[in-house]
Amino acid sequence: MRLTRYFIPTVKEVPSEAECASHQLMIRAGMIRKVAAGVYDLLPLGLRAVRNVEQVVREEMNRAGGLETFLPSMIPAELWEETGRWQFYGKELLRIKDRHDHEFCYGPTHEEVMTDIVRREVKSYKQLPLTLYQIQTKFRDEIRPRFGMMRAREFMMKDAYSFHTDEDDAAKGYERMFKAYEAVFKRAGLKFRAVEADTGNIGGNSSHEFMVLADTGEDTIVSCPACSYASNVEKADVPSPGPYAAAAPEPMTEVATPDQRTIDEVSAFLKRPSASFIKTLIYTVDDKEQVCVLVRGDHEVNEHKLKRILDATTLELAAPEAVLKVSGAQPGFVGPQALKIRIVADHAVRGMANAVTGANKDGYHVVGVNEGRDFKAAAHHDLRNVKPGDRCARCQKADLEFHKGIEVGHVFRLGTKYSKAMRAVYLDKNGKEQIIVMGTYGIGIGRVAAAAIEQSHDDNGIIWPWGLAPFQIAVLPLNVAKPDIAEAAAKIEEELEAAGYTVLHDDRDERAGFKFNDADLVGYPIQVIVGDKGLKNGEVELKIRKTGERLNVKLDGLKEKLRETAAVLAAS
RNA sequence: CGGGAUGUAGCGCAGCUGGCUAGCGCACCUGCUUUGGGAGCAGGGGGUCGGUGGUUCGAAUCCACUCAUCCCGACCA
Repeated sequence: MRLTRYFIPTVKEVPSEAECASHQLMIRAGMIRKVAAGVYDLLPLGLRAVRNVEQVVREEMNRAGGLETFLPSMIPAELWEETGRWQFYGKELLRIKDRHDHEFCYGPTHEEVMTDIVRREVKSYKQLPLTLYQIQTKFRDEIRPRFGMMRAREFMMKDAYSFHTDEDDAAKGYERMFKAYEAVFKRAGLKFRAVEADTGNIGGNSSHEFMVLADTGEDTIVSCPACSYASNVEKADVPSPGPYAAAAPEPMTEVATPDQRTIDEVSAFLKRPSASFIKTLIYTVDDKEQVCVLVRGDHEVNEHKLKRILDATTLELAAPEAVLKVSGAQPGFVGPQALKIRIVADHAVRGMANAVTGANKDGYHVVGVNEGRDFKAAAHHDLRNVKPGDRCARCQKADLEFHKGIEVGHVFRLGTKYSKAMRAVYLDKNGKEQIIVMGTYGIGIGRVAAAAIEQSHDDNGIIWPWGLAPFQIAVLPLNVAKPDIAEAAAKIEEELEAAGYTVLHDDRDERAGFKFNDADLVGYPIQVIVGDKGLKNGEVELKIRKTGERLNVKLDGLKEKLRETAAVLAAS
């Protein structure tokens, strides 16, 4: 491909809106342009990279027995009403009305649609298992889209759905998909880690996320250096607490703490460590009931765990008016004593003696609070986030390590959540009706491309992994005004394309430095530099983008050398 | 949703205490020179100053509303 007939609008200056490396570089390298918040044009170069990701994914899905489909992006409300998600998915679901006032949503995921196909067409155990997938544009109306393709509202996703006769078979399907995912991310050249994850909006029994390790990642993951345990913090178990220290209970005493609301403020004001506080939070559950949640002052509530334990559909911190109503005080001065609502507490609260908490009276806290005497929790659970210094809950042998990660894939064992709601059933060998057991598996296509850049770039630009590079080789004639250089470059382009490489021939009438910088920015893994000096000796220069290594190669040995180099790059 | 900020040429920005023809760098076009790490000189094109309304002799500049974008927060008890 000749660059003068192609379209790679590179830019020198960094657009002010882009913060992270992949976002900046995708704009600068002429891959994407923004149209609206979280909505992007994919320019030719960007599309080539995305297509490469797709292709890797497609091949591995097919290898795992998946069958490709293509479902509508507009989904009628009725399907989502069947599973209840029309109501519960919230504002992330973009809802649209057609001219007849019929309600639709722009699909953020397709469990309902895929299950609808299967319930209509699959009747017998003989038709199972079945794995269907698609690669398609999704829309999620994110609160705050950011980081370009990393968290866009409109994005490309591969979503696969598997349908099974029973849990055992579903487990096998899950395993097969898990392996396929490992193969995909390996081929994409990513450093990644599979971690246990919360099932969130999708639901189901268990799930793993595939995380690309990168400091700019939005998720925090923990892993144990001593065993194989790895988890998203949203899900990570806190080790069960040790024996409780007994201490003689002191009388409960009110102390004035004017304008001191946060734990930090009160802790400094009273000169008591935050770990001696009971943090008292009032949550509104499913928009009706208020529940009091207690954790130690230096701990954070994990709302994913809380939601699961309360079996809640929605969960939010109660509004100040609601807090006032149940406690008689403003947020910041609430304590569990004498509250009439349900109290759930973290395990760590059980061991606390003579704690500090709000007095349920504005401007006051109480000290000497003891569970049993002063309040009683309905139950104790693991309700908090793990934090640095916590031991691995699995093996108890080492402290957890914390990393940042970008979620590029997520696999779920769904059980019968959707098939039951939508009555997707089959007849077993005995002619008895059974509910289909499902799995669902997603990969963010654009996110994989962005993550690859995030993980592989330098000050000069992108360094594409061989398998994703929009073009594998750039041919750079240094002076196209000289016919012998231009002709040699054209010939090399032709021959390398014939040999099966994707080649971008920068035939623009530009200066050498300009072309070098552009090529480094775009990130072609290999540059073939055609210049005066080398050509006199029948040589061209190879530059490896990743290592910066340069070597002179005889023209007749070029293909052989490229074969070797490509093999090394493809393997790394 | 709460807080903060910003909208001036394709991109990055200046101008903004009301006052001349709205400017600078990059990019773009023409010509000459140049040609191994984002060239030099000369000439040139490109703007409803986000939108609407107001104040004024006069508005990019002041006021109101509105739209868009970005940042931070949404764990405060």
